[in-house]
Amino acid sequence: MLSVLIIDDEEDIRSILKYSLEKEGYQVHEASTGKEGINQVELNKPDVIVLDVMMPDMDGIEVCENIRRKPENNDIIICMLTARNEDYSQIAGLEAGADDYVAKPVKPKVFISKIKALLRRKGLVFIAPESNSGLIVNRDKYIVEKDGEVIHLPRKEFELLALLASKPNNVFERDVILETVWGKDIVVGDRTIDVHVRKLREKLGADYIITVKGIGYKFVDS
Amino acid sequence: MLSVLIIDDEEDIRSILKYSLEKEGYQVHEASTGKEGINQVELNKPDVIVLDVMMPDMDGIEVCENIRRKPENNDIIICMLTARNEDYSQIAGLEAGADDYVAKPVKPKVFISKIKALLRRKGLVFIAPESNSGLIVNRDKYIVEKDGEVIHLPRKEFELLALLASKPNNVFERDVILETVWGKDIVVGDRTIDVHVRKLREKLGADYIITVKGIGYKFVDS
DNA sequence: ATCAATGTTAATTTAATGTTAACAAAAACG
DNA sequence: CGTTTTTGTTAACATTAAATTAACATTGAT
Repeated sequence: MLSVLIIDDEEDIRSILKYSLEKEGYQVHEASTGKEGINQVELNKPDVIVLDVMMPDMDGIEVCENIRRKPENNDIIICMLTARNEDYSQIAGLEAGADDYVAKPVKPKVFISKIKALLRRKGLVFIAPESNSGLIVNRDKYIVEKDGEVIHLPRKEFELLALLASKPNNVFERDVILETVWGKDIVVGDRTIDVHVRKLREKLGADYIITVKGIGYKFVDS
Repeated sequence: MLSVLIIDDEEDIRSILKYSLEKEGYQVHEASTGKEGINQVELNKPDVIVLDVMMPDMDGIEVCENIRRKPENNDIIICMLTARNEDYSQIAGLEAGADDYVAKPVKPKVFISKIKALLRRKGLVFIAPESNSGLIVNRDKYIVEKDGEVIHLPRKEFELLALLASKPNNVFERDVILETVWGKDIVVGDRTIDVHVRKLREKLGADYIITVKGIGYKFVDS
């Protein structure tokens, strides 16, 4: 499960964001001060940090720099919360090592889609845990986690799964799969997709990928 | 059956819209204040929300943002009712997460077709014959829902149904059906269409598809 | 009542996908 | 570098689902 750390002095904002994130299946931790946030990162490295720029004890930018100082924290996604129209702090925040920023007041919908976009950019696709049992697709490592168990997948299998899982329950036509996973003008035999699907089923279990005969395949989530 | 929640302080408008929607086979709920509306969404998530921008207790935009704050409400279709020539609120409404807006005074016909268009855009075709419960034809997932029950249809049956349902009450001639579903120069026997119609009737119920002898078939809608 | 159009059924054919193993191509390794 | 291991693709065949047909029954308009 992907974890998010919210560092913000305002409890209301923490609550709203926490609620939104948890609904999406993320594990959320909170910190009300910069210092506490840094400690939390130390104790338990999160995948994503949401960080308020303006806080009483420590500037969010400082916190960001502090976290990034350690190379092992380079892969944490840091999203800054800034006041509207604060161009300076926005730029400063990004230079300090933030991946993106969201202007306050935060619209949860916007916020969530930003987080998801960042995860996508980092190559993480997250599938909600209430589904079949929760899969995490990690593009960087080309690894899939199923109930904490790590499954290593070769590239094509991984790409195929990532595509299908990107829109659960959505049927992907064979052409679309070919074009996305194999490429526009690469021609492969008829049975290639099937073989890869078979291998995925072998590794993940048969119930995840469903055949829709005459159309294509879909990843089920319910 | 698709459900619609109308949030508007004016009872007259609620009644008109409710009447129009129910005639089309939608299940309609009402709320006279923004607060009540939000509660209703909480209790019973609708498929579509019709939301007045101008209300005494809470701005429609606020209500919209509030609803959209929860990610699980992302897929609700929200249609705003705005005063004529209110460009600002129109834009604000869309930014707040509305899918479309209708200017007051509302003409039921325009209104209904807008709702239908929105559903189509979502990849949903909704049909509600008088004596039956509604059907949802979902192209993305390649399934049909009847009372929440999911019905899987093979390709030809699905395409046939989707064609007929795309224009309810419209009679499709057998040639047209053949050309659209089967293809221009594919020749099949006389009974092929009938057999597929029969299978659809078997799965959906007999009353959806009506034979127009000598011409073709139509899908009935009220 | 007649007859062309449509309904029904089950058998049959066709098309799509599943499976396997062998081979080719690429990476990883020493 | 050559060797080993992993990954990707193919081809042949098996299996299954879906589509079609053919034979016969029923319907409804004139």
